[in-house]
Amino acid sequence: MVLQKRLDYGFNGYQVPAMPRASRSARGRGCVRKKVDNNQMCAFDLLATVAGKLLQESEHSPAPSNALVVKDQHPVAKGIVKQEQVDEENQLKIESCDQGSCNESLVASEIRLQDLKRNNISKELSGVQSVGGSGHSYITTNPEHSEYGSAEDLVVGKGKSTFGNFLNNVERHSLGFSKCEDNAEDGSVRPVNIDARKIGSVTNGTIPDTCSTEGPMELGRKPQALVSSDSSVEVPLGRDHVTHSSLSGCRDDVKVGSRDDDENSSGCTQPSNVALKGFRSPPRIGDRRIRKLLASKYWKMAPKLKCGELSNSDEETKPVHRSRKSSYTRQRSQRNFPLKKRKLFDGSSISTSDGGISSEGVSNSPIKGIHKDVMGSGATVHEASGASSSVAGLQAAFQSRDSHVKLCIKSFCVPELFIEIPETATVGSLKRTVMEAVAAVLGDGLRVGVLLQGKKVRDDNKTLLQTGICNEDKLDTLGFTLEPNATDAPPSVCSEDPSSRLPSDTPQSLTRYPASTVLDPGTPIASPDPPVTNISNCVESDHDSVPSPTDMSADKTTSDSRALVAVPALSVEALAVVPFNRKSRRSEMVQRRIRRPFSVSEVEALVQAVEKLGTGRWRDVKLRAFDNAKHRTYVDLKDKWKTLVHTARISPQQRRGEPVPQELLDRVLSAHAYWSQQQAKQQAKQQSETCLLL
DNA sequence: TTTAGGG
DNA sequence: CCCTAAA
Repeated sequence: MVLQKRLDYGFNGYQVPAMPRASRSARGRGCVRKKVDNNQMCAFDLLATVAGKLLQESEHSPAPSNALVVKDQHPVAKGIVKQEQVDEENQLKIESCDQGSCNESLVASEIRLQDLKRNNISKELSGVQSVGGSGHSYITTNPEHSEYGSAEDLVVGKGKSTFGNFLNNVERHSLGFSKCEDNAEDGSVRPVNIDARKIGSVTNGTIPDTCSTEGPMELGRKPQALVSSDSSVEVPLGRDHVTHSSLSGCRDDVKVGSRDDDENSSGCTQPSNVALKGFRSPPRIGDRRIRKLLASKYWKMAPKLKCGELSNSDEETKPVHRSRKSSYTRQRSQRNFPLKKRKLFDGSSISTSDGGISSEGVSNSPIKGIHKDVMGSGATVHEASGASSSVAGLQAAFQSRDSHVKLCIKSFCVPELFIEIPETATVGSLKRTVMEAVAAVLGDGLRVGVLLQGKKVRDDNKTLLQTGICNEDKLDTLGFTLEPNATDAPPSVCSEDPSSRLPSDTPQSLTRYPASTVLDPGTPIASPDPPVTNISNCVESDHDSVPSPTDMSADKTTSDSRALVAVPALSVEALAVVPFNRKSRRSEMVQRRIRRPFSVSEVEALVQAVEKLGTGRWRDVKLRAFDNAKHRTYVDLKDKWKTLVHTARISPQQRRGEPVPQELLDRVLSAHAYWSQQQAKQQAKQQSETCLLL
């Protein structure tokens, strides 16, 4: 192990909307640069860094004006439904792309919009996608139809066409790549006709409730990775071939939107299809509300940033040593201000009943591509393959950089989203709805997974060296995934060893975000919230959060074990049901802070501090043991202690989450008892004093 | 701002 | 984790 070597992670070009200029901090700029000591960098740190960055970004990205590229990653099928609006500023692209790694499960994206005249789209919009098969099926409009672009146009995004009626003007091409590598070079596709009827799902222009899974799921051929012509990617494809995908394990056996009642384990039993209400358009007979299953595992925000522009100033991410004014102030500064602030904007409550958007996230959202800047030479490689994002061309760079690695995550794909919206809704409202859904997913806790050679790197404590992430050979196959933070999952779901259930490596879990986010179609979405925190802070906070009690010499855990954002290894396939804004329109956008379960080392630090300080001095505890953990407030610590005490009292079987060593729990109990006693004594003393005075 | 507790 | 009364 080479000590003191530093790895340099520069994640650039996340394809999430850039922060509003005005509110961008100088250090933000959409780039995160992280320097950590090589010997300290563990996989987990990497995860935390990535996650932190992402969440940070998402917080700052409510900007509705940002173009959205919705991508559907279908395991075996690739359907393209794309809409390009005249309005550039509000351009919304919905397309699907392949995931190239899932074996089963058909994820369908279906869209149907009508009455779009208000938005200058006179054509009825009706798209369907969902085709299984060994390859990737493109559903395109008829090229001959003047209104519609060619398949390629749709794929590549050249066409200006709006949706046609796919039922009547549709050509379906199954891109049966025999090998993804075959097409990686030029991104060309080989269309293969397939039976349109197999696509099913849409009948008479309406989408059945089960449409999302009614694709030819029986098609079982293994999907191949696909180099998609990603129009939204500005980086040219590199020469590299696509590493054959398969996010190993991303076996999508989740039946998205399925009605199967026995699919409990997968957690996606009942798609939340809460109807949106409150739209102005008069209800129609039969309510032809249509569910748009933007079953996109890959939602991609239009890139605002270009990769390769690495921030050079390390100071930007340098841990700022704040003055010791008040911990509260500091804590406040790292809270989700923007979220709170939104209250001001959505005051105009809309008659949304319950829920409006429901989205389900599939656990695996491989990053759309990893972009690697080799030694600043600008040599970049982008791979649009939905599967494992390989990073190539870095050997030389890697070594010459002396263990510095620059990774540019081209884009993160947002987990699956389900949206239901009346067909009479305007495109504008659709956009907002989508935006809300995306924001909900991003804001409600995602975690990042690391894939190496198609395999998930589960051990967060391993160093990059140990995992081979530093290995130039393996670096080609480094990838990241976004997964719903499953910590909210019901215990029954995530309590056991998930690996025993899932043959594959990649977990399959859904997160549902029911949200009542219907905004008045005419009302602009909440204004972009000026981000308060900055990225580097966020990242740093993740790192700082390692409790550093003054005397933690007894910390048995190695420095690597300090997990900041706990990634419960067993919650992989859990279904996380995160109620998103159930309350009222008023507080719609007020998101909770992301869950950050206490790691054992944090608990250790907390226990130690409380043992010394007692249970009534949380501010001191915070200062003492968590001064650097900006995301831990004294309230958090107090709450944690409360739960620790509770945990210690219940039987081990009842406990959940990362197990806390019994030794620690014992200390919790004794400390709690001791300080309770002290408190009682104090009170008794005071009482007697007052009595005497009286 | 902190503490203390309920949700 | 959130919210908030009370100190």
